[in-house]
Amino acid sequence: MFQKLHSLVEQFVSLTDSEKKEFENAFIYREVPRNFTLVHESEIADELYFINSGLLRLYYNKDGEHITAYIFREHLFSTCFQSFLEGAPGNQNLESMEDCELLVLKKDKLEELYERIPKINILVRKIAEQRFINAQRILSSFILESPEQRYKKFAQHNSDLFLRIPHHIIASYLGITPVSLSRIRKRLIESGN
Amino acid sequence: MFQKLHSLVEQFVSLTDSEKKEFENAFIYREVPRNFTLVHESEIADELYFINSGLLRLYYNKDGEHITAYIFREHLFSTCFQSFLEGAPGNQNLESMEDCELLVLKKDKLEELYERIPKINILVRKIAEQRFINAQRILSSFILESPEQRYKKFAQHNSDLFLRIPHHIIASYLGITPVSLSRIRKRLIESGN
DNA sequence: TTTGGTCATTAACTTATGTAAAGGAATCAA
DNA sequence: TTGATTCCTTTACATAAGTTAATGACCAAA
Repeated sequence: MFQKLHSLVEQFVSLTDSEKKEFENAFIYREVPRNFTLVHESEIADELYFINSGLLRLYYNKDGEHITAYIFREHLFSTCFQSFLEGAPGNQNLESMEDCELLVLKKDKLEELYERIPKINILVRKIAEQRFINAQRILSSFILESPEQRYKKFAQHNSDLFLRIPHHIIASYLGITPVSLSRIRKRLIESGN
Repeated sequence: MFQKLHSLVEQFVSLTDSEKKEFENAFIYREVPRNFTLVHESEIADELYFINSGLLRLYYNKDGEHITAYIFREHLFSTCFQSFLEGAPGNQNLESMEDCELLVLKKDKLEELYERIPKINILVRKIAEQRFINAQRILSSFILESPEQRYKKFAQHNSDLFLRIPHHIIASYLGITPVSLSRIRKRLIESGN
């Protein structure tokens, strides 16, 4: 149950057995079905999700259209970070794209953990730094690369997702329309990938 | 000298007088002229800069073209974060756009501070969280808005920069060419802003 | 003053993407 | 089987942005 969570934590800080126990106890196990909304943009995100299995996506609502900001895979922490960190409603929604097994950490429990195990500050600092670097990577791909280049890279690193989720979600994640994604795919196939 | 730095820190953690002293002593004062390269992409960024005065810009090098990733204003911490945090060369360069007064914190001094004043972990965690949220905001503007919309917002919040730095730098920050920036400006002026 | 460089603007042309609409494949339930 | 729904693809058209190149303004160095 907590195995993958612990191996993530171990990359950053080492906890004693009793600290591990306390850390575990701060989480709640929760299963959610496919297409379940975990956070709506009108709400304050007060939970952090560690994904044991399944896929989540973060999306913006633009005139009724759901535009994917990020796709969270297994063994990652996920939430609407802006809302969670600022304690105010943001403009992001969080939804499951598959049946999911989650480990849920309430924000007040996290605050307790900061008090009781100060090392958790280091853990969260390092996770925040990692997320920041990740956000910069994605941003730089929007700045430096064409939609076609972004598609190619995405396809290289996430070929499994083409089978797991609808293509129009991938299209919006790449910053293009489904029509354009279809054209890019056709173009690449005709030129022999 | 340290006034603005302390008021930034105070937003996140409170330090005792002796801690403040120790914190100050970790920094080195440095002046750099306009167009000075602080970090080159081939190097590891091992310094963190608090900007007392002046402007810095972070840019990518794309086939010899300098594409602006971010413009750092006075009273912000700045560096090539990816390189600084990962301890490896990245793909970002950091350069001054005006004469600058900087407070420089070497990475090993920061590591020392983590040891000697554990609260600094909280400080850096919160700064990293803030930077992360900021990166997400910029990313969402690339995802959700057209170049013209991005220009409008930028002009609203940064009208002073049009006088302080060349327009082609602003253009690259907005993800467009100088030609396109010029067209957008003309379009907006002709339609009565 | 002259020269050279940087920079913003403008024009002409090309092209990739967006929009709107339609068709077809796959899935699922009645 | 039928009908509804979702989703991917394709077509036709419009358009904003890229590319290239030319011009003129400004400024600093010789």
